[in-house]
Amino acid sequence: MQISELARRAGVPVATVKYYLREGLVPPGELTGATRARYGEEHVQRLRLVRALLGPGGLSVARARAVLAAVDSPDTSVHAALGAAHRALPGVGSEGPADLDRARALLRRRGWRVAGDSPALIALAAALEALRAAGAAPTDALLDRYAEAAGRIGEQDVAAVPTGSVAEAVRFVVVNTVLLEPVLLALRRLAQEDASRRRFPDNC
Amino acid sequence: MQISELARRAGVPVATVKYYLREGLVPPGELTGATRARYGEEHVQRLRLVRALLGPGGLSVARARAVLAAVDSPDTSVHAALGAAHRALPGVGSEGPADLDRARALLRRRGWRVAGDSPALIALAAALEALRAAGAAPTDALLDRYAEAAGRIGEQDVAAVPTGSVAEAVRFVVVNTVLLEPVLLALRRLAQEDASRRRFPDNC
DNA sequence: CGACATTGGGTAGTGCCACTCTCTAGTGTT
DNA sequence: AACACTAGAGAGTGGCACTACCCAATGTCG
Repeated sequence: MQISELARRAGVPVATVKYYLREGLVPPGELTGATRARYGEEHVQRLRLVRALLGPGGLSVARARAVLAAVDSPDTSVHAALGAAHRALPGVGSEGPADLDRARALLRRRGWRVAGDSPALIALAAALEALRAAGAAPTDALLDRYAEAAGRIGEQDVAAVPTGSVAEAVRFVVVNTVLLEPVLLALRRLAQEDASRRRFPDNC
Repeated sequence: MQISELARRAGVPVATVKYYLREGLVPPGELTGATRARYGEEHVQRLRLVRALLGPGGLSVARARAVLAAVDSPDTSVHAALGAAHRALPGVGSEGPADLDRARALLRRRGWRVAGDSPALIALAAALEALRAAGAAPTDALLDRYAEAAGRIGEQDVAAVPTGSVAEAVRFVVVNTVLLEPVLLALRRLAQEDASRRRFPDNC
């Protein structure tokens, strides 16, 4: 298939496909001449994945490239792929102070062990610091309940990883890590809406 | 206090404070002359809140303005404020198709009742559709467990709303809705990291 | 064979966003 | 009187994700 069909199949403008090719988000097609290349079904899939990462996943082109690099690299371990996905996710760059102590204390209470420079740990510390600065520091009890719910989810995310091939597992981990985030946030909002409707039935 | 001290106290460049004033994210100070205005402690707080919403909260200036409008409006009900916050959050604009049927079925299974045009519902449907397009559609079982965990969190978010004044409750709801999202995402990633370390100890 | 559309590849332009700079006229301070 | 600072507003900046255009080469159809 040629680029115009590839673009049509994936629902992306041709110019944008070319852009993704240039940026290395999509592998080049098989050249059949100086001005022809052949693309396959896997390119359609890849293009859809790219669009999902950039749109709903909320990744920038640069971060998507890093995520896809982990998916592509054949010698990644599953744990390393998860780390790569976490590193590629937007997580409040190391700007400003962060409430690392509180974040570490929370982990200790739950018995979680993570890398000392885990990007997720830094993101948590930054988010806690932002809440503090905004004058809305959450209580430990609230954080613990959040952590308990998050623990259940993370546990199941990892349990659901397929055991077939490493490559398949890596793709699963990376895609689900990124694309289930909007699902989780949407579900939280829906739960809030339902609970709010019940607690504040009319005009409170 | 003058603008330079306000900027220093909040850790924001003077030019940026002026920009926020122009954009209506921060209320104007009390004019004491043609080229002087006085700012108070509440301006420092507001500025910190704005920075938290724009940075860790991940809101655009336009969305932050909408969120803050709900906080400022004195006649908002708590439920309406939550709706305003949800509407202001980035939730995958109504572009492309969405898996509304699956989203509605999920809500039905949990017994949640939400507005038919709830932005969170649309966000969920769009996220599910993105997963499907990326060839990584989650199982119903996984979604249900996500929803159960999210339900616990949403329940507690609403339960934690203070009952003092409506204005206080509105601010609490809006700030927590936005700023606890990065906390939840970070906790999920940390739980994944811990679980992954346990399941894939070495190089799997 | 020749007219015509299409392609790969590259460069440059677009629109948006969140600032950031600069300017003007005015004000408080020394 | 000299100077630093201010409010307010317009213009400029840099980054990003495209998007439009151009070229020579190629395939296709009559």
